[in-house]
Amino acid sequence: MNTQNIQGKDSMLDELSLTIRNDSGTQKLCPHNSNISCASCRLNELCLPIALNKTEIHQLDEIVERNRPLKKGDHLYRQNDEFRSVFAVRSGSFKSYVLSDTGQGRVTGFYLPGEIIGMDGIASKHYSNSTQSLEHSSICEIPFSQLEKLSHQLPNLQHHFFAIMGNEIAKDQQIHTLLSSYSAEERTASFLLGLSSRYARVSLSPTRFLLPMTRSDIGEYLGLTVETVSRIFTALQKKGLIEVNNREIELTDLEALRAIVGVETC
Amino acid sequence: MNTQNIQGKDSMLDELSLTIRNDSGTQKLCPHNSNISCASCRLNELCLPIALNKTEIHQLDEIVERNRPLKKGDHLYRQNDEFRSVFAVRSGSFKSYVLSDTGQGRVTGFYLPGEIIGMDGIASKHYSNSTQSLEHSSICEIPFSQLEKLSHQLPNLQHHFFAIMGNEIAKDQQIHTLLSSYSAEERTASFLLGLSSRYARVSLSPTRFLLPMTRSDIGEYLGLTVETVSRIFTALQKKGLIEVNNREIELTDLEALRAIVGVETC
DNA sequence: GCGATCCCTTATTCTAGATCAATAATCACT
DNA sequence: AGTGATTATTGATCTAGAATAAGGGATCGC
Repeated sequence: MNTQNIQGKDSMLDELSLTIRNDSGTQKLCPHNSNISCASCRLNELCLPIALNKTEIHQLDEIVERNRPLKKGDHLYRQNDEFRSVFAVRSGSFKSYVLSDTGQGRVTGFYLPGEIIGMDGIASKHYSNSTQSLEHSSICEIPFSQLEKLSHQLPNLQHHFFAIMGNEIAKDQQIHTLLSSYSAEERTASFLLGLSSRYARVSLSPTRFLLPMTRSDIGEYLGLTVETVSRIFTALQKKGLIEVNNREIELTDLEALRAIVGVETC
Repeated sequence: MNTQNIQGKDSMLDELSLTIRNDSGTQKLCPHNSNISCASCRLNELCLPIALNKTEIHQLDEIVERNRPLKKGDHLYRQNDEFRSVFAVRSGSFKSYVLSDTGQGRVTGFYLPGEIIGMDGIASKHYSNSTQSLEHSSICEIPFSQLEKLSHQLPNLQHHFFAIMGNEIAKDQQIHTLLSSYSAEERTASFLLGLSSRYARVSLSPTRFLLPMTRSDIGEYLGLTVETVSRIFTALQKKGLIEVNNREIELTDLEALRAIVGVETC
């Protein structure tokens, strides 16, 4: 609703974080500015509007709610909340997690700009995990009932949303394989390469970026402890494959990282 | 196409396996008979036709191809095959797997009657895994382009297919948690309980069934070795929670199994 | 019905990564 | 700028489950 009065500070933070992340140091990725329309959003070719024509994008625009930016740690929704919407990340990043009975969380996913959050709630009508902002972030909310209605009118949108969900399924199955048979080093290398190509997708450097999540988040996601993640990072650094400095990371030898994960070099 | 001439033998096998699996010993689950329509299929309330009215089911019926039954080991499709269809299991069971570079497979999923196979191919237009019959099985093939067209006409179908995909996503994320933080015993117990409720869903006994897959399949699925799966089975048996005899299994203490997995008793 | 192959179990050893512990660095708040 | 809280690193043990090995059963193909 009222999103205007925080813009000054937001833009500063935004520009700061993106300058660090971006090799060229000049381009700006989808600012936190809430007024931007799908038609003019830098992410429109990766996000929901993909494959839609101008009129269709306008129709989509109508149902998208551009919420007030989220601060680090803010929740987008919590486990068991009623499912109403899916969300598209406009800037920043998010993590999804579930709480085990022992109280400690297990991270089920990370979300970067242009990616869709919340599809786990579609079937049961309740979100099956909690999702939290990892940094100052902004989001587009798409009420699902309206998305369904619109998909019904726009075959392109239906087709594309099926594809987005199918992609999520394929990705989840890859992670299944990763967790069920890869070593700690293989998991970590694969994770870094995955981040790399996701940053590349939004035109950020694939070799130099900030990790928005903690080592502990990475560990919970990969089924490893913090200590192991940290150890693997230093080991990879010693081997000259990466350069880590706290949250800043540079992948200095993509080929070697790919070799760790498996064969395919694409 | 020509499915008639094998029916005699099929029905026998079918009845045999289902008698063993089924407590009541009388009801018959969706026979291999290929001529059955969605309207008269015993699974129509669990499978795609759910939430469709009679006219709609008839329309769905038109696009469903009822293929010749598959023998144990037959492939439904292979990794990288062009994606054309999703499949609904009518009888029998299937496993999906990917081959690692070292040649050994890793199982990514098992599919029982009423469940949908192949959604991992939707996004990339190629199947990301291979899927193989675990026993004599029959399948309904649903050409995806036609399913999309029909979904566009029938909001109910679109809604339901979104739900099916959402369910797959939620399930995959649960497995993510399972693999990243549960012990061998917890994984195994959870796996057995999962099978139990899936059998219950198709009105078979939730406490007594045949495992259609090998110990090795289970191990690959759960990220464990065959030996560990075997050991856990005998351990659970010694504790009196299950009764295993080769592929035959009885869950003799559901409560205790649930207690191993976590708290929730529902 | 018989051999070959695959599947399952059990015992023994070994290791990757967890756990425990302690310190250092960084961040968030006043 | 200072203080407490979170986050990261590194080292020393410990253990769950992998790897190896080997025998007995089931199942399949002929």
